[in-house]
Amino acid sequence: MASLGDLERAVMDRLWSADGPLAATELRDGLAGRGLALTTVHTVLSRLEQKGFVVHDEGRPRRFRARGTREDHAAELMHEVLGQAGDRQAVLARFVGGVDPDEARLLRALLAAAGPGEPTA
Amino acid sequence: MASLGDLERAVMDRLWSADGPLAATELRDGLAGRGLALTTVHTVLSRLEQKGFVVHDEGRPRRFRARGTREDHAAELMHEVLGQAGDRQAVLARFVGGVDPDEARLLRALLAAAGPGEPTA
DNA sequence: GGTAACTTCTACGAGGCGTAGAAGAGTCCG
DNA sequence: CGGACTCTTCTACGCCTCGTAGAAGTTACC
Repeated sequence: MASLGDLERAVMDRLWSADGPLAATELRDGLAGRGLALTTVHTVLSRLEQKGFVVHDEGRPRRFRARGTREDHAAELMHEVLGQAGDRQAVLARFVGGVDPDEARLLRALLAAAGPGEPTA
Repeated sequence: MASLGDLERAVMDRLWSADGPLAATELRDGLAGRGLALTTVHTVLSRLEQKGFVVHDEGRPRRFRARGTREDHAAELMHEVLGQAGDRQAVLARFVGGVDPDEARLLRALLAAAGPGEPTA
């Protein structure tokens, strides 16, 4: 999966947090502090579109939105890491060994809800 | 965390799979098909050492080994992704939603062994 | 219709990574 | 011990990605 640079990530964070599509000018203003030129924002948005992270409408001005949620993206990355890693079971073992207790509880609940494997059989 | 390029990853794969430390020449031979110069292997190993993935002994010839296991690395990456992702619970939910049944079973077993949260209370 | 905003095109510099030559250091056999 | 061979270190270069933005073209609005 394509990875994101710092500015690309910052833009995605804005888009992921936004209620609806955003215009380039809104993104630039949200990224204030960086004093970015509007064209810079556009370049980054183009690249994010090429990478499949962003789509835009046909209105004027263009409005941009993320194609997936931040959480989908993170979960997808986790699956990608897991998939590339030889011994998936060993990775999962180490992974769950490192989650904090609250998250372990959550995971148990999620897995129970998702469908118990062999309850008694 | 520092990320790995293609050749860097190939070298790490060799080191992770190896039974013991490997000399640069052994790595080059294992990476045959690429026809790499020995110096290329050395350069990559130096970079991997800078990134903390590899250490070498003081013998002649130098012998290199990975500092952690492949599984540790993968699990660490997964935690890193999870940590950067706003709503951790939502990410975990999507993550477990995508694991295959066998792995779901494994996860349940791992979590049960790790310590049930509130068994009856 | 002119001006202001927006979009697209093109470009450049920094840094990471694959690649390897040149030169220096160590080893080993005769 | 000395020459030949191997290994290590230093240095460098080209490509690609990403941050950055100017210039030129297009659209909108009064």
